[in-house]
This record gives sequence, structure tokens and C-alpha cells, in this order.
Amino acid sequence: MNDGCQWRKYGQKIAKGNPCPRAYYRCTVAPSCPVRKQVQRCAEDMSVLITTYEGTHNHPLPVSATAMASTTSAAASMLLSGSTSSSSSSSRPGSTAAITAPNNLLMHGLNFYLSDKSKQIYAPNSSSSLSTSPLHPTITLDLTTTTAPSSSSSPFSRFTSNYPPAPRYSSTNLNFSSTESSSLMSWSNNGLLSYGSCTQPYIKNNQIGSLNMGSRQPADNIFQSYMQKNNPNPNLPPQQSLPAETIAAATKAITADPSFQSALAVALKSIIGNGNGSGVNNNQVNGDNLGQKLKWDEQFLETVKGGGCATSYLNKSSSASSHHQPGSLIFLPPNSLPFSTSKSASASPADDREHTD
DNA sequence: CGAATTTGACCAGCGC
DNA sequence: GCGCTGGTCAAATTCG
Repeated sequence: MNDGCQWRKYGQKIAKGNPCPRAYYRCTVAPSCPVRKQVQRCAEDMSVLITTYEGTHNHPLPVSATAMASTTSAAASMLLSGSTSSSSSSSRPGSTAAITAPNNLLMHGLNFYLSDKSKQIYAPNSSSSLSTSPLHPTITLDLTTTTAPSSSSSPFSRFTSNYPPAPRYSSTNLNFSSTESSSLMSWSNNGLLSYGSCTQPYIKNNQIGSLNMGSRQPADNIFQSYMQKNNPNPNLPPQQSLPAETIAAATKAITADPSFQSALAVALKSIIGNGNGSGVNNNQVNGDNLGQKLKWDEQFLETVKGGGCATSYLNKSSSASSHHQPGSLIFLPPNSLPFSTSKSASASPADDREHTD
């Protein structure tokens, strides 16, 4: 797959829980470029390629790679930015995480790439989360930070449900792709979330998506480009200076985009269907469903442990109404397939996807 | 023949 | 402390 960069394979390993070997690549565009990527097929669906990127290019990216990075970041932003249900939004300079999709988008779908060794999400007292609820699907990424990280030996920390109270930074790598057939999410063992699917590349008409957590600025730019491409309502003014509205608009765009929507829907359905999603459709974290949410939590943890791809639905207890668990990433299940931010207040696909703000 | 890939060995982190 | 696992190294092999 050509993602715009040059890669040199330096290793291959069979990961536990996945018969397919995981390949390790290094960026060779620049001799000292620290960027690496892992490519692995999904055990559940061999057609699924999961690519995970680590690090930041210390050299100018090729045009093609840059373009892809932009487009991926755009979708990512749309999916994840905005919601500040808890204590998010205090992204400090230098402590934000940018999901830059360096390059991998030509593969089989979208690739969300969050953070790297130099731009890490510090979430000691906050949470990074994705969530969707039946009524108000939300994707929350809490990137607040309380302490500066010391140079750490491990560039990535994991998303765990029991995030240690001790100050830690967390970073994530989202690999988010969706297609018509199957999809999956996975956390690699160093905290990289991969959400991938393939068989039929969802990418069409440049409608590639990528998450951009934390850093608003790139998101805004990307939003703009995305909106220019896909905004059904060209009359809308540029959203550049209004992050919140930008997010809302972007979310709107996503939810209004049938392609993206259906792709996501199928992807999530696939996940839910393959996993133990049966019966777990109450996403409200009002206490009643805490048990089930915990159940989800367990699945999530297992997935994290496994490190491979997982078809079981991933979920974590909501940081919004119950415990605020720093560093957690939340995918609330079923029902609400289209992601949206709490700010933009879009609704489920079946309902009013055009629900306005 | 040089570059890229393969693949077994080695190392570090983590859980028991 | 030991074993397991993931990630990296580097010699061997393959490819253009």
C-alpha cells in the first residue's frame, strides 16, 4: 500500500491472539525519522488491515502523504473533537495530541492516528474518551493535563479503565477505517487504538476521515477543507474561527454524509454483531446499566490485553456521569451509530441525523 | 551488486 | 524469579 511515505520493514512478529504476523516498518524518507508503523491483518477478517503509526515525521512529508494526513485528520476531528462533557478542552500548548494521519490512508480505509512521541496526550486527571449514547451520541476526548511528563521510556501508555490516579500521560493511536463489509477495533498493546476494516475501501471522493484529538488548529484547517469538499450546504461560512461550530458542522457533515454514515454503521454493527453485544444496548450511564457497562469494560480490557483486533464491542464506563476515568477511551455501543459530539448534538441515524444544534 | 526483505535471536516489560 | 509477549536487531536471503 502506498501511503505517501517510504517504509522499510525491520521486523515481523506473530502476535498472540492473531495468527497473522505483525509487520514493523520504519520511515525511510529521512534517515533519522522516528516514525514507525505496524501493519497487521485481522484474525477475524483477513481482509482487514490494521495499520498503526507511531511518532512524528521529522521531515517534510511528501505531498501525497500530507494530503492524506489532512483528510484523515479531518474526519478524526469530526469524530472526536469538541465534546467537553467533563474536563476536556484544556489542551495546552505542547500537551495536545494531534491525530495526524501521516500516510496510511490508501490502504483499506480510514486511519486515525493520534499522538506520538513528541505530541502526547497527557491525561493524568482527565480522560480521553469516545462515547455514543442512544439519545446523544458523543465522542469525548479529554486531553487535559495536570503534570508535565518527564521523558518517559515508554512513549505510549495504555488506555485502561482503571486509569492510575498517578499523573501519567496517555497517547493513543487511532486507526479508524470503515468499509462496506466488516470492521473492527483494536488496541495494540501500547495503547494504540485501531479501528479498521476493509474489503471495500470506504475512501471515495476523498471522503477519508481521520481523528484529530486535542490540537484544534489543524482540525480547523482540515475541517475547512473537508467542508469545502463535502459540505452539502455551500452557503455555510468557513468555520475556521469557531472551533465549536466547526465541530458541530463537521459532525453534521459526517452524519449527513450517507457514505460515511453507512460505513460507520456497518462497521459498528459488525463489531456489535460479532461481539457479545447482544443485550448490551443501553448506553446510558445513569447507574442502571452500570453492570453491563462494566461488562463492556471487561471486554475492553481483554481486548487491550490481547492487543490484536477485536470484534467484540468495546466500551468503557462513561466518564460523563459516573467516574471520570482519565485516559479512558469510550466507545459506547449499539443504537447510535453515527458519531457526534455532545456539542453538535446530532442524533442517531435512524432518527434525525440532521438534528441541528 | 546494492537494496530490501526475511527471520531467528535478543532484550525489555509485565504478570504470575 | 520465571515465563510470556511484544518490539528490535542483524545476519542471511531474495529481488531488481
